[in-house]
Amino acid sequence: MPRPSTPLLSPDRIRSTALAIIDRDGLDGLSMRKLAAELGVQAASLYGHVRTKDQLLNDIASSILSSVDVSGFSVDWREGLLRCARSYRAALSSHPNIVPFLAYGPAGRDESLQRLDLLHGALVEAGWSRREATMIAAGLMYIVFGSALSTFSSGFSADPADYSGRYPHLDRAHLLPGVARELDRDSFELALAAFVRGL
Amino acid sequence: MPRPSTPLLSPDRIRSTALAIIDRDGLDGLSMRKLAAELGVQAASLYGHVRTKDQLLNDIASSILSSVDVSGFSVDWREGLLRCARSYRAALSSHPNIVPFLAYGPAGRDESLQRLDLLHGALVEAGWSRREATMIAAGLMYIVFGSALSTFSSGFSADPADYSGRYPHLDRAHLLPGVARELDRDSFELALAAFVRGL
DNA sequence: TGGGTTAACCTAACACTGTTCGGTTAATCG
DNA sequence: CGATTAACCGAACAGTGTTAGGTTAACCCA
Repeated sequence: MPRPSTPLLSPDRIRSTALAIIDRDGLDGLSMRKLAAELGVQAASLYGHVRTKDQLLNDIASSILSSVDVSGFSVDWREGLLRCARSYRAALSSHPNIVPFLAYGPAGRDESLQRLDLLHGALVEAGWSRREATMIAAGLMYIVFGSALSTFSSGFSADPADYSGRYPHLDRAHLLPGVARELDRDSFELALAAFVRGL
Repeated sequence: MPRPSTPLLSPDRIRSTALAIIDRDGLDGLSMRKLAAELGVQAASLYGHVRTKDQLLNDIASSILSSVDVSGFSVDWREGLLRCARSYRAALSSHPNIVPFLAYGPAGRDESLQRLDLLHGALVEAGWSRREATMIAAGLMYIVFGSALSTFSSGFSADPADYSGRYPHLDRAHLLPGVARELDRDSFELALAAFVRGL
């Protein structure tokens, strides 16, 4: 195929299709050839619109995280922390399969740093020292990312039959997919509340 | 080379060499061929001792996490949580490059579940409901894994020069490698203390 | 001591992966 | 109308995890 009359590709279309594949098939389920096929194109064509796969993933991550809400600090720093953490987690858990990618760091994403800077400034404004502000922001991120990892409760719902008897205290009922999701959210809320209260 | 007089390979030797490569070259720096070369062997030979690369990584992760200390619950549940979290973090941060692998879940590692079961039982023993116990254990893991991800403070020490001016509140001094490590540990301690206190 | 079995390694290959190079054609601009 | 550029393609490269089939040494039993 030569140059088509209307372009088949655009950075946006590539990003959204890639994200759809990640959501459907997992992070490892995304390959440039599969992405290209889904767009009706050959793999090489993608590189006219995207510098590299890693860059593509970074862009996707950035766009997901752009919905994080840091407006709550105008009310109160506690409210700011809560609102920021909740919207952060909401963003991540709406696309859980991309979280492992974020785990690779170093998160040099500009928007992330900008948000972080804002958060940090608000905490200093509220009377915390610079060092304390950094640590509080870090602690908040620990809880957000930790809960998004789903290594925990949603992690082991694979085959509940395996667990019976071998782990006397763990309740098998906790592992049903529906319950696990709710439990994950409640665990996050508990950790968040305990953290903010304990400051 | 035919069958050697004394075997060149053993699961232990494979695991420890693989871990050394991961520590040195990162998670992506480990390939079966490179691992084999480092062991003086061809890649295919590894598969006589290891079922699959994924399994190998799981085994390595298990052995790293086997040093987690869950003995503190005989004293007091708070002490148990603190000791468990600290030893968990110590284990992870001694081999930070394997943490991204753990982010893939689902952590069906037997020892992890056994530890979790013990932790859960101790919390129930202390008077928490089963559901609360699960959530508290999850919250603890959030902080441990979140801090191990190092997406945060140690994450962006790449090029401090880039940050000057663009992020008015973030202190460049926080990004020096030595400071970042200490800051990471202190942030973890702060988050942990706040969490346990807030329960 | 000899023969069969098994264990430990090998070479070669398969189906992938991300990415690049050089070509081909259509749209677009002067 | 002609030159340039943008958008795609085919083919290839080096690398990945993994498997099949072959070769030889060590081991066990008669």
